[in-house]
Amino acid sequence: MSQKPAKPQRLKARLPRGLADRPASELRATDAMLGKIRKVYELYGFEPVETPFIEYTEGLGKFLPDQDRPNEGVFSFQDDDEAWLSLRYDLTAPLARYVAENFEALAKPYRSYRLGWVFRNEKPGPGRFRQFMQFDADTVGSGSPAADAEICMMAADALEALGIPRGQYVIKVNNRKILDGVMEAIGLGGEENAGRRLTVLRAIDKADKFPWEEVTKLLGSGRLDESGDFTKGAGLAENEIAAIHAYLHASVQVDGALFLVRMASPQIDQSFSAIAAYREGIAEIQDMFGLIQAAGYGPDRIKADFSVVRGLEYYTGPVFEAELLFEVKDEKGNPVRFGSVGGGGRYDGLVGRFRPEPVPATGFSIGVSRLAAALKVLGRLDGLNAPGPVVVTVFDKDRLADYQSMVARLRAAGIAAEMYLGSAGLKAQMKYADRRKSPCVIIQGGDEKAAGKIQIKDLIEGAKADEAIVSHTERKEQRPAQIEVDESALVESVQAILARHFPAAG
RNA sequence: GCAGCUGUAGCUCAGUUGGUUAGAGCGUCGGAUUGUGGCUCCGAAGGUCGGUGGUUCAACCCCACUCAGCUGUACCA
Repeated sequence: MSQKPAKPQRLKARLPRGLADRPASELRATDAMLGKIRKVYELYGFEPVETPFIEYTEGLGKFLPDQDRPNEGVFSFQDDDEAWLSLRYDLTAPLARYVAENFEALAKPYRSYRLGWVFRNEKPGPGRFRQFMQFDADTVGSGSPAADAEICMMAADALEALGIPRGQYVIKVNNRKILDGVMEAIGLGGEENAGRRLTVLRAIDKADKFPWEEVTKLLGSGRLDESGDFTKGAGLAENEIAAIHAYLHASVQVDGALFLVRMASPQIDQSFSAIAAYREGIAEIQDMFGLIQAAGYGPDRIKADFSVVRGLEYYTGPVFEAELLFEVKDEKGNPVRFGSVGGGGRYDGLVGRFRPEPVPATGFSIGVSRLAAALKVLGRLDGLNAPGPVVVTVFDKDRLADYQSMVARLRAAGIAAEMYLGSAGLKAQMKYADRRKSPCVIIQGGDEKAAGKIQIKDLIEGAKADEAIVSHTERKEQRPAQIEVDESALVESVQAILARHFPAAG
């Protein structure tokens, strides 16, 4: 009996949850995507800026109230002077810090875009990571509804530039002041109602996710979900719930520059209109849509949606959300809605935290990773099938110099090429080239060398030819898609093959 | 956080009322083919059955605890 040798205790290679490695195909696809978005932002006159991953926690505003500790949702650590530092959880707070710190030097309104990783220490899920990429554009220093309108139009243009057809996405617009007014109208104004107000707003946010009966439960006594978990409700009275219902089912009439909002019941309309914040919010959204419609962006691209609730802590006026409308099936056949792929709004208080004067600002953020997943499903993700390098196989190990010089000739002609650097035989080298998605391989054994020839095998053509071949011997005899040319014709022969398979390139 | 479900090979999954040596497909590696990827055939490697404890003559299977994953829900600045 041979004894099994004790297994060495080996480190387990594993990635912390909520994080993802990104293979070549994904990097290429993301690059292509980002280029398209960047082009749109540049067209609108926005300039790039970059800030670091790390900020002072206090600058992010992420200290827990009454505690000397950062919010758990941010990755934080202490500097050697004990000051708390955090990985940024979005790109807006760092931008606010940047603008405040460089206020005098920047031309205002300051229009900039930026792209980068952000980090959230939260429970990950499908399409939700602890590190993900955002692509933002913001206008700082303008309180004009034109700035808000422009941001929305730019978001719509960006989605279309990525190949999402009109009608398959929509930019939804609401206004915090309208929401605040409605809260006040049902008696939830004031500091003492902050908790219940939050509960009600969250229930409103669920309006596009749950049917109205479920929202009613959340507004009333509470809701028991299918797993048996109970969510406490806001405890609103029936007439208050009716007011929310009327609000969510308000009609919006659009006629040229005219934008009219009417609640389902005249009494409720009247009670809302008695609130100053409500009137202000309605006026702002009317101004915005006047501009949006004048620019030719109809409700098929940008529309009002009163159920949008975002960033309760810092948005002060208009809020936006980009939603994809198409539904797809995942590998298991379950329907998947991508839903929100971006959002934004006006955050007039954020820069002002660092400055004596108030600084209005508005912006929009695209969730790059989630959008990339959606584009993949749509088949609009480029760069997934980029060809690999031409592989020059090593036949005689003592003639590496010959092979290397072929590689150099190909590279000099701008053709991606490499010499096989492993130690395996020709068969394995062919497999390697196959896996690398090489368009073709170069083979030169002793016979060819003596005759001043090389073999070029077109792997793409070969794969096609193989469909008709049944036996190995047949393949071996035919050597499909393989040509023999003079050594001197290496570059032009490879170029011909590439031109055949990738007519656009080169 | 709360609730439900699931943890068996790199991946997807079988595994009988608790009973010898835990299987398959795919993938990987090798061979058939010392000079040619894909098709075919043959072979091999690969497992602390998530972990710990318990019940039992005997546990992948039953029980308790624990960890991880998935789903829903909550939170998401």
